Amino acid sequence: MYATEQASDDLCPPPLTPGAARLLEVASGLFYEQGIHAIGVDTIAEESGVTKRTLYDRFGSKDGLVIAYLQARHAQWWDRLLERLEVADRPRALAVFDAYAADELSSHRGCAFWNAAGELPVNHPAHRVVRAHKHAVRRLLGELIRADAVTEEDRTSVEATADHLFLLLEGAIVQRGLAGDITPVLRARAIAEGLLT
Amino acid sequence: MYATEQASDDLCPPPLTPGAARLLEVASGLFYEQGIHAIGVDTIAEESGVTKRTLYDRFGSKDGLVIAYLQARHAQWWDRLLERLEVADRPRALAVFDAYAADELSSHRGCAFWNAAGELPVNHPAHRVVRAHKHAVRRLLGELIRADAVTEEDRTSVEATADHLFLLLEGAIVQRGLAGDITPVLRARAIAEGLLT
DNA sequence: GCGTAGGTACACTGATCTGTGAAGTCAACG
DNA sequence: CGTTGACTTCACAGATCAGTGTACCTACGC
Repeated sequence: MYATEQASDDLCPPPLTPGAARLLEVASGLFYEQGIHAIGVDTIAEESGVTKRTLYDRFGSKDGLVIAYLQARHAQWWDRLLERLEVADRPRALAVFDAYAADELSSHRGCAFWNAAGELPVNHPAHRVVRAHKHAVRRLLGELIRADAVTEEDRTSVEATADHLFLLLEGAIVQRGLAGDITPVLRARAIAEGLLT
Repeated sequence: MYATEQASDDLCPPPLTPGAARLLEVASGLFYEQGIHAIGVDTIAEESGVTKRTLYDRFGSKDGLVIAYLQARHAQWWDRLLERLEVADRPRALAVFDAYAADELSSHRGCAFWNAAGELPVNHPAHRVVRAHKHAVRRLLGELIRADAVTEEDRTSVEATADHLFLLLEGAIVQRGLAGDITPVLRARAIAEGLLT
């Protein structure tokens, strides 16, 4: 089947203690909402009802927490996407667009992965997670298109179609962040639907 | 003609004194390369060979400098784009893709506007500049497609085509940042070419 | 000659940043 | 009973953050 198993360690979060779980949840909200550099470790610890010492004992550094934040974001998103695909009509590639359209949480501040990549230096380990996440989405798109292809012609153009849909999807995601609503995603979905039928 | 005149004050930089010009140039490089929050005003002033006092006398605040940075980026980019369009083959919408492909400077750290929007709070004035910039590009695409349309059918689907190309373009721009090279832009251009002929 | 604009020099504020050290609490487990 | 793991308390380090106050310099236009 398609990529249910994780592509690499870059996307696998470690198991968490209760305090660590709270830290991660709070940090995820604050990082996404305000930006990573804009939030200090003191704030995260305080809002979590946990001491800064615990933060450093669990995650080693702020960077460690950032990595965990992105990994968790991917895992959560990926799980919901796979659930959706289980019950999706063909062509299932459209369900990926639907998933982004249904993700109300991310509509007002855009894509957590793009935001992180944009504000962190290129050699920051978080970049690996972002790359792995985007690669997983692109790969899934290709696999879905291939599996749901009906005509022989469809089967020969799988990769080109996947590239096209992926560009549309990514364009829609960033525009959604600026527009503040999901209309770009719906527009991209409509175009994608036209391409697949 | 198309939008040679600026859409609004959001994109118009003020005239600059020599010191201010140096500050802006240095700040632009550092903001883009490292991120806005990651760079302090002390660093900017020092690298510019200018005192911090001058920075605050000219730009009022760090936020003021950030605004000027994005406005300057837009102005510079827009000028080069218009130059390119003067000598471009039809359909000229493809020249917009070419402009992004030729912009080597932005290939390793993505789009300055997306990066800024991603790390700044939603109510930050810089968001207005980003929105105005993206809106200008989308509008230009529409005007070029309309002006270069050949068949009657083309003319009826101008806005839909412009939306499609804009999504492809934006998708390509963000992917270029992560990939570190311009192949996503070339791919988007090829797809766009197919759509326009 | 006088004002003004652009700039220098530099000390200084008060807040905030990431990260550490040392000692102590508490519950679960063997 | 003893150990281990999760967590607390709290002080503290050393740097960096944006931004200000004061005084002085210089070149140019009127």
